[in-house]
Amino acid sequence: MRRDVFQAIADPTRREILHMIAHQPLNVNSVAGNFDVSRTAVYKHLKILTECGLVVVKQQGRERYCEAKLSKLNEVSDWVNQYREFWEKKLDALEAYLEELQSKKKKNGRKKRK
Amino acid sequence: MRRDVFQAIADPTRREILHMIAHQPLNVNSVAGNFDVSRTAVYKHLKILTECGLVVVKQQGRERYCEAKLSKLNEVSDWVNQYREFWEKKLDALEAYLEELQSKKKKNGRKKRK
DNA sequence: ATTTTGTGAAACCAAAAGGTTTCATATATA
DNA sequence: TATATATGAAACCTTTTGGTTTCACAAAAT
Repeated sequence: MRRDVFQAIADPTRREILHMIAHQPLNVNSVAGNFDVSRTAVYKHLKILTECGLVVVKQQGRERYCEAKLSKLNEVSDWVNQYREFWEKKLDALEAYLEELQSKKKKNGRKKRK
Repeated sequence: MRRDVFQAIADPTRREILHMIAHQPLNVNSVAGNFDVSRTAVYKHLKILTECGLVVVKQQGRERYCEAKLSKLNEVSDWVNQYREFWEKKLDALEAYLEELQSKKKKNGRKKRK
């Protein structure tokens, strides 16, 4: 099975879980308590998150605390960023074009639409 | 069916497709030509990418050119960025800790491990 | 010592994902 | 006009997902 960060964050429930434990680690039951799906289902999501390194689990007595490893999201932002410059350039071009239209409008004076 | 950017970029083939058309639009067959899966399969991927706004298709005669709308990836980087400051803070803390260790080491002089 | 509590694992299920082959159709081209 | 090309759609199939219920078991609490 594929188990990378992209696939892990594709599921909205898993994104919610990440959000929930972003600020402080929580044990499995605490996480599960905040969802309407079963604990077992949440457990499986946590497993997937763990398998791709977005979460690490620390045993403490009989409880297991799940901690978010948000720096793993670097993989995602790196991927996005390789295109950022690119699309921003395009947006700049669009902006320039709109400005050009704007100045033409001024020259011609405002025209009513339709 | 869920059809958001996160789900769309979860599939490696779709990420490849995006990469392929990032620089210039390509028609469906050209895109499909670069994969070992069938044209129909690629077509389906393109459909998913289109449905979530990452690709727009422009008809030109009998061909349909697929253009990447990379700015849609903003949704992803926005999501990641809400955590960035957070994990960077943690990394800073780690760095500080390591530096602290380092300076202690210097004070005590180098010790052999084991 | 018993009972609760926190968790993992197994068996099972329906739906979605990703793929294939085949057929239909509109547009170019010889 | 007849043929080749670009694409969309349908039917079908297997694997993966996301979920459930049930059972097992170790650690805490009574």
